[in-house]
Amino acid sequence: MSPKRVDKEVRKKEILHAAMHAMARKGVNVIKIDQIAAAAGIGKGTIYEYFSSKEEIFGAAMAQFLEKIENIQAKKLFRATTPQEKIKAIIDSWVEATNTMAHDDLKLLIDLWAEGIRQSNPELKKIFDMKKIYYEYREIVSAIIRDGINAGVFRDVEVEVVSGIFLASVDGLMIQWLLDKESVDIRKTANTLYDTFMQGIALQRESGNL
Amino acid sequence: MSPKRVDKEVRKKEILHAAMHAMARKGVNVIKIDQIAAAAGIGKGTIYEYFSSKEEIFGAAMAQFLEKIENIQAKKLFRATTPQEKIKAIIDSWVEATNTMAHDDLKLLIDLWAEGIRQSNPELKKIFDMKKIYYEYREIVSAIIRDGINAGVFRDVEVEVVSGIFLASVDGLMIQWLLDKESVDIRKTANTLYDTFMQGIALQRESGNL
Amino acid sequence: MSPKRVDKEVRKKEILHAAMHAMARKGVNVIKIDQIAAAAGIGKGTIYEYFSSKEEIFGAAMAQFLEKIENIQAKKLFRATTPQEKIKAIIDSWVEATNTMAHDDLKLLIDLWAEGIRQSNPELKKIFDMKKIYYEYREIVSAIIRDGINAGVFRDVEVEVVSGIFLASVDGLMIQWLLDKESVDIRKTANTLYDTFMQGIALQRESGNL
Amino acid sequence: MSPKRVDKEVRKKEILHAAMHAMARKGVNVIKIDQIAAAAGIGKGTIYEYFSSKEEIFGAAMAQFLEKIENIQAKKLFRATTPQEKIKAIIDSWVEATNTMAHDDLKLLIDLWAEGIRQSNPELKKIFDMKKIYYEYREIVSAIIRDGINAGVFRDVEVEVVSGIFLASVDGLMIQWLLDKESVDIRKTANTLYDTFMQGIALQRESGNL
DNA sequence: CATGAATGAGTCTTCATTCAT
DNA sequence: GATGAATGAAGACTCATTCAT
Repeated sequence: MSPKRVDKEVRKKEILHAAMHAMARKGVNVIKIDQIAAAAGIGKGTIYEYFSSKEEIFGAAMAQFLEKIENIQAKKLFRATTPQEKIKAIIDSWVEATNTMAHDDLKLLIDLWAEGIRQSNPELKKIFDMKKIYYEYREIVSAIIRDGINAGVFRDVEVEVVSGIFLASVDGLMIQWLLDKESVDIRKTANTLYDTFMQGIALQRESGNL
Repeated sequence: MSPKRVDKEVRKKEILHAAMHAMARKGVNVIKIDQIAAAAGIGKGTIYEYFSSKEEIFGAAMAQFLEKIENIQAKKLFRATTPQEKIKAIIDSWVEATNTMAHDDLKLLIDLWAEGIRQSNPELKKIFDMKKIYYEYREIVSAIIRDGINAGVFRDVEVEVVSGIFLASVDGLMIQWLLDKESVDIRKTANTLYDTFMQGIALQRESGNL
Repeated sequence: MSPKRVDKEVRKKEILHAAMHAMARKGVNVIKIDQIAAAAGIGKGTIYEYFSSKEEIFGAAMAQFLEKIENIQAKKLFRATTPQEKIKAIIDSWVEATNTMAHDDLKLLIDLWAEGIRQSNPELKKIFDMKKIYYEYREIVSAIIRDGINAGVFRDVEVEVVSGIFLASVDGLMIQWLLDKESVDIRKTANTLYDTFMQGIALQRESGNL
Repeated sequence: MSPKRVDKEVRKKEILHAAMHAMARKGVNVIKIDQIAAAAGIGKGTIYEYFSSKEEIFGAAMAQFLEKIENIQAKKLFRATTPQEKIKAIIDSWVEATNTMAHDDLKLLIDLWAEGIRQSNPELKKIFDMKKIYYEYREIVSAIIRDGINAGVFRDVEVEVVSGIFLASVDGLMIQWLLDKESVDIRKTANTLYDTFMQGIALQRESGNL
């Protein structure tokens, strides 16, 4: 691989980085190629040396964004061993994301959902398929919960359903935080989410009052 | 007598209805006026007899959408008396929404969030302020939970935080359902959400296993 | 002729009247059919019962306007007998026009000139041909001046040229008055124009210092 | 070095030039952006690389037009010393304008007047204020005539009024020429205007025959 | 007759993409 | 390779005209 090649790769990453920021801040449908170019500190035409269309940039930015998020989660999950720790790790991934990434950057999630929901561009499905991603997310959490049930830590809940609910809480909290940073005390919320969810699926001595 | 006025009102509602559908299906930023007109079965210019701009249609559609959702919730909440019933009512509102409204129509939620998060249009803030709406939602749920705590049904949780988490679950589930109708068994999920959440904030005989 | 017929004529005149006002005030290219209808106190569609197109209204309004102006001139000229009186009559027509007609209404002159200069609509040439109108104006004045020369009151000027100059003065003054009512003292200007023009073409005892 | 900048400036001038021609020929309110682009031999979109709106083009074209006219006058006036020469210089400016500039181009005067009279666009008032321009024109001529009076060449006329009349003659002649090139023998008319106006305000041995 | 709701051709303006330098 | 000037397809909006009531 020649140094030129490396340079090209590096430059492409730089553009992608700038594009992701810009898209996240203004919204994918609103951002203009000029703005991405300006944000990347390059000429408008140069972008087309690295990407063939705005759509492709969008796809690449989304993929990169997802990768970032998944990296955070993978890192956290990697260290966790017990089901409880793993649940905690997923919640902490959310905390970490809000710490590591800029508030603006995380707004890209909305566009990711929008794209997944409307699938306006079938091409993008090849790069990232939100339906599939969520299916896999639920599988991961399901495995964790199943482990907990088998270990006698969690009660015998509908695993797939509970997994969806758990992931839903995190997504929903992200929305509230994106809508209003100040309205969500991340640390406190993370702890409470962990506590209530754990208690929610905990084995019960006596069947309660519900 | 004012048959003309009635007609005008009716027609405006029709257009709004069609606009809401079209916007929800394709996305607020993607829909074209021509498409709305076509969906409403009228000429492009006619739209402007009833709305002064695309922006105004957005606002009206968003407001109508919100109203629909809130009506469903209000109706459900109205009948509920105990805190548990009220929590159940909110969950049921979600179920009802997915039953009453078309899958496509509910996609508008994404645009509502997107608008709230990026506030690309300051005018819309006058019509609906997502930040405020969520603040108020949390207040409503907080009151319910507080009642439950006072009644000795719920344990002494961080009320505001838990409220956010609860609403987050519902929103997150909506996302998953919007992404993939088949992946979420609404009825089962609603029940499970109720059970786990109730148990999650229930009073505990002994401080548990966490 | 049935009374209906009369009504139609009357109504047409009313519309024309309103159209003339509106066009003059806002400009022929700027005025909208709706505004004319509103000004006439009738429905938009009704206009098309009396005129077949905006263009036709324009033509009719112009014709009416010209007629008004010409009536004023004709009336003044009618009473005048000597060449001097006739020149004075034409100047007085201008004074009378600024008195009789609204400042706004006289703005139509600009559109008349614009139409004449650009002849954007060949059809209008049939209704009024500015080129011809000015030719005839000059003829009228030329005849007056020629009379004066023959009578030994005016010196032997280039009659056609002087006529053009005289009419030009009046038109140019109208422009200044239209641009800024306050900047032109009509009465004083009329007198001065008469004096200087009369002296300008007067027979001279000695050939002067020029 | 900035060849790019120079090119941009040059191109902008070219567009402006073409725009001025097109606007003058067809009328400011009638000309379409497409036509200007076509006249400039460029694409429609390119116009907007140099001007931000149709309105801005109007303003720039008007300003350039006025500048042209004023340059001609300034040059002529510069060489003139006596009041008579100065009056002649102004008349000659008109002659020069009709020689230098295309018949079509000078039609822009009509739009200038129309704009001044109706002030449909308040923004344009910042660029050129016809009311003010005419006020200043009259001031210039007034100074000349006052000089002539003081020098004992002109009689004691109402200076401001006479100035208006003089300028009116020139404007009015321009209208006639614009309406019909052939109907006005510019050279002869210029001479006659000079003669009659000079005699019109000349000192008189005896108070004459009027 | 009178009306004004409906219409779509026509206009200004934007912006992703191209391409000559 | 990098650039940004040029472009025209596309989109929001206007308005003269039509026509059903």
